[in-house]
Amino acid sequence: MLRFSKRVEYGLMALLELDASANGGYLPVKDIAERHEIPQDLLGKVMQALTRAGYVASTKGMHGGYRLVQPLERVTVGKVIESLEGPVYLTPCCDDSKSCRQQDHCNIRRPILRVQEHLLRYISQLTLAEFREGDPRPIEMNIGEQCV
Amino acid sequence: MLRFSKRVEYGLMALLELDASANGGYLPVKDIAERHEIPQDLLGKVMQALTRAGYVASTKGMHGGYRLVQPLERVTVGKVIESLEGPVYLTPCCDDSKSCRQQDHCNIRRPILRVQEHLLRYISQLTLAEFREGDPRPIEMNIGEQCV
DNA sequence: AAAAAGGGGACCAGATTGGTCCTATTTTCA
DNA sequence: TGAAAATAGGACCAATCTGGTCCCCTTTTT
Repeated sequence: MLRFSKRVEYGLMALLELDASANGGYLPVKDIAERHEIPQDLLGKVMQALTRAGYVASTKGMHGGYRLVQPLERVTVGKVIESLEGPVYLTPCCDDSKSCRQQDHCNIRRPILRVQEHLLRYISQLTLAEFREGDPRPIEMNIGEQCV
Repeated sequence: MLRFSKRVEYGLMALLELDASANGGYLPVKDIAERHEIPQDLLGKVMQALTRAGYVASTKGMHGGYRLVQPLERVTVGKVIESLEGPVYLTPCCDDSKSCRQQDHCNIRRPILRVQEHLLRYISQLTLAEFREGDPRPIEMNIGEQCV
């Protein structure tokens, strides 16, 4: 599976919404959830994680909510994924701490590691600024003639 | 989650193994499974799918098994994933047939589609030949100065 | 006839995921 | 001062996905 989880989707949506509606004030989860039809409680959890990750800040009480703490230029897709679903790796054995049955006689570990490095580099360079509506940039890297 | 499923892992391992041990003959699932400590029945299913996808061919009976039908140069990681776990998309709404609650007022659909296109292009250009042991190629695309 | 192999359906157990519920705490405001 | 609105976060649940097993069938070789 190469899918985004709902948590990640919701997180990205919320960050973009905060950016778009940012008037210096705080936007409550309720508003974001309603605008984008996201289950409110779930979005709450997501925002908590983004707070812990340092991308947004919150205040409680009336007129409370969340606000962006970093410009989207400094928020990468990779970091968002990481804060919402943990470290990214294509196979468990790519995570140093874990291993698999195949262990040594594995003929795909190294190439998969290399693919993963590519992937990681890509999503860690891709900022949410490039997700803004109307952003002209095509969100892709240069691809040589051959995929080497 | 951006993970490979076990099915995909096993499929890649088997294809590489067939390539490495190819002496024109057929290699039975049992052998591949034992060499790489893969559950035999599960690998059986995987091989069946790869057969239907046209990458390997099989014969039954004694001395039967599987053999590569296409050189690894013509087998891409993208296609292997597709044959083993269906179409690749980052979010359900990227699959035309499906939709999501957010539908219209979704602020991430387009950028995610663009990211997905990039990803698809990458894995559909990446061939298993580049997975061969000792392959010198670094398995990555050229990356410009900025991630555009 | 027996053995070895693939084809494939049925099924199951554990993990993951998406989502809800509830309570506590903080802040604002009437 | 008390109600309302908001975040913080633990507990939990239901549905789905995944990895894996089991069983039976057909084909091929010996």
